Amino acid sequence: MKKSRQNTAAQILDSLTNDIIQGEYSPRQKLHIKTLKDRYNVGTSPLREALSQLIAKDLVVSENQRGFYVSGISINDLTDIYQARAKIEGLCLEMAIQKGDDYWESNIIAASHRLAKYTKSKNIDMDEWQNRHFSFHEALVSGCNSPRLFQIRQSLYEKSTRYRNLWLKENVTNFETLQVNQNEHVALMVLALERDTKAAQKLIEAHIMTPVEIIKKSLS
Amino acid sequence: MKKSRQNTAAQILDSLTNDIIQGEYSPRQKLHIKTLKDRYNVGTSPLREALSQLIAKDLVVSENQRGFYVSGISINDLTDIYQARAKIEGLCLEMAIQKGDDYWESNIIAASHRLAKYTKSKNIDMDEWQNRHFSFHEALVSGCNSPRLFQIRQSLYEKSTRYRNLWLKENVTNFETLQVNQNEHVALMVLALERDTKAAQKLIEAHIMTPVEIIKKSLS
DNA sequence: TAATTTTAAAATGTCGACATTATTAAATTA
DNA sequence: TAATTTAATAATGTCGACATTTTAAAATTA
Repeated sequence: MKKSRQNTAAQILDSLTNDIIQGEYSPRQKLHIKTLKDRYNVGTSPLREALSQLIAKDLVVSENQRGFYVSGISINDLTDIYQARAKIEGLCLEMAIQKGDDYWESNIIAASHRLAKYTKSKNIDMDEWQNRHFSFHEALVSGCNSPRLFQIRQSLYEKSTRYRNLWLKENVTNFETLQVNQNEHVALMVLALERDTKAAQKLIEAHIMTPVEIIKKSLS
Repeated sequence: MKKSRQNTAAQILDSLTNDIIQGEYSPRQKLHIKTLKDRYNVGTSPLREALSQLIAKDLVVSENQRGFYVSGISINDLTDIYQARAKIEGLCLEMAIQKGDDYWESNIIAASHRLAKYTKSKNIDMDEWQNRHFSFHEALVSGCNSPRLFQIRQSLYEKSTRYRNLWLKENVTNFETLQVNQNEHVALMVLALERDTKAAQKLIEAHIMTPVEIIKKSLS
């Protein structure tokens, strides 16, 4: 058996991050060291190192001598995260439009096409749709060229995913909704290609904020 | 001796963060486990947990079986960080201007006064000046009301501090420079109180970007 | 019974030990 | 001598053990 190039802590970090984001553990849930050790088959050190990184990422909180807990959620936090995401995405898009070249343009067109085709298709697998949706938005901002802003974008997206999944757990996705906001995707592409920075920014912010009200309802 | 409420890992994290930001350790410097254990008088576990958090904060990097290193620096990273900071500060200021109340206004006026008085004084202690400068900028954006954006702002500031200190180590601060950009501080206050969002945003971005060119020179 | 104290159980955080891997120094070869 | 191989030294990452603290349960008191 080939030994992995990653150390144990890094592997556990991936698993834990995923499990928290996917709602495998609930908000505020206690994360018992013993239980986690058994579940992931690791010793104390790498586990605690992974948890330490999750603390820095705000997905886990800890209290001295009282262990680790999954971070709590709240409506305030939900809106704050989405608001911040909307603004950051706007910034990235602004920079992308300013710096984007022919390849940037063509990648947007390609990603848009793949998303549009799939959204119109009969049997939609939600995972696949999410992939194409994600790729389209990434294509839009991919010309941004600021590693730090991109990292912030990624980090906020991760946090928002947690809320989105909590909502998805209870609600079957409405396929009509997909068709409706598909118009926005096309509009975003057009504005980007036309280099209409202000309008594109305004639309992307609104686009990102769309699900907030719906998620709010399932939280209360 | 009263036991601290913080656990060892948290204490070491503070010390290490500070030492890295203040340039006690140089960029790319190897951080030997043994050396750190001796220096901070701790065992392996809490030390590695602190280092794990620093990895998540991008102040430390690690390679499997090759240990930990202080993150490297570069001119690209410098400009990227300051650029991102400028944009984020602009966002925070925008929200602050929209939401700021009478207390927000008065805090700006007070902080501005303290900074102005000290900048005009004869013997300037750089630490004290930095405090007042920091407080003024914090007062400006303090009405922002978005914990996440504030956290991002803080994190970027921390990273930029590292560059600023590397530069300060080699250069005695030019007191005339302080007087010159003091005009910008006054202008910022006026624009904020007048609720001139666009102009204030534009100025704060330029204000933050000012030192970039100077720092660039000491890096090359 | 309700509230408090005492006792028992469980969990956390820290440590040093150890196997594994990387690095350096010495030895060998061409 | 320069390049390669081998040996020795050093450092990393993981583990289980243990002291300390928290939590839960039982016993005591009012």
